[in-house]
Amino acid sequence: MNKRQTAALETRRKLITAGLELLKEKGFDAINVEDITKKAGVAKGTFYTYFKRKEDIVLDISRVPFGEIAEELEKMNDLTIIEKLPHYFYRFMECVESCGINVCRQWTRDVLDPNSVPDTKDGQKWKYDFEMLKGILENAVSNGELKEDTPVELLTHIIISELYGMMTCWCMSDGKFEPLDWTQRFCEIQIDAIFKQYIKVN
Amino acid sequence: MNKRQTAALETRRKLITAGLELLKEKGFDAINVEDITKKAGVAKGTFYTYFKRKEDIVLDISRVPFGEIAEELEKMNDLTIIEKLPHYFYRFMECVESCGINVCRQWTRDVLDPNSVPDTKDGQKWKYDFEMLKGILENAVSNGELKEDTPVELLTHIIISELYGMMTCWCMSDGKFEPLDWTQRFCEIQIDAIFKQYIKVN
DNA sequence: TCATATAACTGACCAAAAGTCAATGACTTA
DNA sequence: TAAGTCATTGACTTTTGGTCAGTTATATGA
Repeated sequence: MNKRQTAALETRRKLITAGLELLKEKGFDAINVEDITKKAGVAKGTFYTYFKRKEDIVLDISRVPFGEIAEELEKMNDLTIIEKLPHYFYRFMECVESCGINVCRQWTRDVLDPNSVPDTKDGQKWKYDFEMLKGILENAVSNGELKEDTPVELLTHIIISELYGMMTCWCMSDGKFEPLDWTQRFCEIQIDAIFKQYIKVN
Repeated sequence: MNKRQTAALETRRKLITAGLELLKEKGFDAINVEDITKKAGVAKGTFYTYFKRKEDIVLDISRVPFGEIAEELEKMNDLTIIEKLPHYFYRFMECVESCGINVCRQWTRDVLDPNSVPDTKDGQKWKYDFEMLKGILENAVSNGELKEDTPVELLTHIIISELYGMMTCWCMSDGKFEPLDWTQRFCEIQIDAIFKQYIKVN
């Protein structure tokens, strides 16, 4: 990595940091591209060296916290699926809480935007989550934790829709309830139910 | 209702009809206010007699189909809660499917928009759904279907987050799976689980 | 070392479209 | 029938996302 590349990476980092702070504080519609570049100490045009559209920075802003969870989860090979998932739900909602309502709102709005970055692997948050969760379930099938006839795709969809649903619901309620307490009770009720009929009993 | 009021109502209706068609076909970002007013046969300024912002028409566009379900549900007093809910889920996703991905996407984006109409009773779709579902659960408690210690608020949140999650997930997947089949299987797995411990056995 | 190439950066500028508002005239009311 | 109301109009304003030709700093290679 040469000097030029390092500087470029630093500029990108500054934009994301500035963007995160402003987004968290004021919300997406209340800030404009120039607010971000001013705070980052660069010119407006520079923003467009790194992001195609104003909206595109949001996926990068939230990539850090949410990306971490996925990595964590993949490492936990000693846990059963019934233990892993509540952990994932909990950590996911921990991120939701720490990112705050403005970031989560805009993130969800972005992913629902038909024009949002479709080309990068990481940009497709949904596909990324989907593949990762599916992998975990497939793994549980192949190591004998779940029965062979487990409808992996269906269960993956159900789990993701519940994760996203919780976040959406929390945002829509204007953050009126405690995401973490709530998630715990949610998992108690739902996770067992999802897998009950597919768990192998030896 | 005098002539003037009738005409105004008709103008509003024309805007909503034109808006629905364009939104369904092209998506929200691909159309502008003038497209809608031209199709409705009125001037651009007229749009703003009926809607504060471009976005506000979307809630009105989707009010009709989704409002109908709520009405249906409230009438079905002879069904148990375990029967009512799958019906609601199914009808909800039927609306999702018939409205199409563009409408559902934008509806969700709108409800997540912190600037979207906060003043009208009907505008607050989330609160509306919430109150309605809560009422149904409360009713089930008071008529002895569910135990007295049922955590009505929690369950209401869970149900709504699942509804919204399904819709969001379907939109994010670009409508890649069949919403109705999926909902049925979803309900089979989840609805019983939610109520299992709260159903009264006589 | 120097000349050429490259890539990040700049900020004035452009274009699109959301939203405004004074003027209009059809309808209502007393 | 005259005064008042209100939906309607469309030219105009404003905002801001996004562009791009020019500049500058760094890399490359002869």
